[in-house]
Amino acid sequence: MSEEAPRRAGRPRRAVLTRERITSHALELASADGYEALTMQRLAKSLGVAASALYNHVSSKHDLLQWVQELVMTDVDTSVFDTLEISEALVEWATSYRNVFAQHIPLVPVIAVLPVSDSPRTLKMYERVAEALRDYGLKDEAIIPTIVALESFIFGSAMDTAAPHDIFDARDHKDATPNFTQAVSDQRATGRNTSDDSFQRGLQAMVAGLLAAGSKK
Amino acid sequence: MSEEAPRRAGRPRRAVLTRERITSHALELASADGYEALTMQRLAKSLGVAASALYNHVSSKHDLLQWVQELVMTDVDTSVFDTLEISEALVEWATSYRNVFAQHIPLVPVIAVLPVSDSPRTLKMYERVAEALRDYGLKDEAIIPTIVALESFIFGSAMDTAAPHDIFDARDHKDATPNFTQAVSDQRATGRNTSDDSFQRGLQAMVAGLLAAGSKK
DNA sequence: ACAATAAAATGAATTCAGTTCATTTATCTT
DNA sequence: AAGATAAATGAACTGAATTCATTTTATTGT
Repeated sequence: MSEEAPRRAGRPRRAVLTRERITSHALELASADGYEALTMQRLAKSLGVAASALYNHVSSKHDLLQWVQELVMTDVDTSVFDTLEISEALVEWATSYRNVFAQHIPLVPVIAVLPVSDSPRTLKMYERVAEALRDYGLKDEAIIPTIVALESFIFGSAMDTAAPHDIFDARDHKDATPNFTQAVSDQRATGRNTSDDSFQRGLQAMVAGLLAAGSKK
Repeated sequence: MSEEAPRRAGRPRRAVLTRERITSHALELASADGYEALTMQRLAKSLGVAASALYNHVSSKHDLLQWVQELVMTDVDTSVFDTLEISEALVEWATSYRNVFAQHIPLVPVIAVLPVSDSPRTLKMYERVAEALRDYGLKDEAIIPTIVALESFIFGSAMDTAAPHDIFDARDHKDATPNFTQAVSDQRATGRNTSDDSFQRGLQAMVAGLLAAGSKK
């Protein structure tokens, strides 16, 4: 109905922007149209505001992406630690984590170097995982490296989902790469998605190894 | 001496640019001053040319980055497969790979989705790894997922090296995250670099698990 | 209640990167 | 020798992030 009234300059009666509104619109934009569509201009337009107004609330686009990542982190399932035994739980958690960020690949470089103090929800997740590892009996000094190793694999695997399906096509160089060419064809024959297959194999291997290696005595 | 002679418009007697020269200057620029310094303008200047001249040779900056990644790939050590047994060799190769790209983090998102047909050296590396895995006796359909899983971990770990050292400081939320806080302090006490420690633990675990799981009978 | 200060908008302008285009000169092909 | 192609220049375009002066309104301290 009343989408008109092109606001004139000056502070409005009621604030138009809040962190929550900005963040949720940003997420919607990125989810609907991709991260290339998430520009300050378009975000501003979706909020019915001039782009410069955003800077009264967020200090940079990078900051905005941190807000979005914090929101997205909500979707990662940590409830599995309440019900499953540790190795199952780690696998389920990691899978959920990877699948979430596979939908938000441009956030990966942001989150990978983000101090946890800037992201309460991430911190809470870490706490839950650390608790579970400790309860299991992992050596204290192995807890953080275990989490970081899994996270690195998760981030790398999330990025891998963006690879084209024919990424391994090497028709032109077939003769020079017989082993590789054969391996590609054998994997194809399983009918499994390469990214998913690789992630699950790697995850099983890593979880088993990390739990075994870091156990007390 | 003769850095003068501001070339006038028109094709020069001898071509100033080649793919090799462009690529090596780009790599030098990025290595010396960081990837934020690698702009088409600055690259052109370092080559003694106008920025637009670059586009007679490379179709986009993204393309240029692919050229650079191909060059950087040279530094990854695959010779270890000639001398070490498989699990040792995988660990050494992966470590070399990760250390190289830790110095070239902005290339990671590029290479992660780059079709191998566009990168002969990468392809050659894959062939060497595939051959080693096959010789070891890994099931044929497990070879590609094994490589992809390791690579995902390598890329994620390379990115992790960019994280600030105090990334886990959670002073403000200490009370809410006792397990995590304790774990951080225990890892610190080892004196080991968190990224390196995490990478080595994860790598050992994954290599052992992947080789065991994918073996024939 | 009032003056001062701070907050939250607008819109114009700035910067800077990547890229395109018209033009020029030289080389290569037929 | 002509015409096509290649490889430069320099100016201009596009799009994104960000800043700034200005305006209006709300909040705060006395």
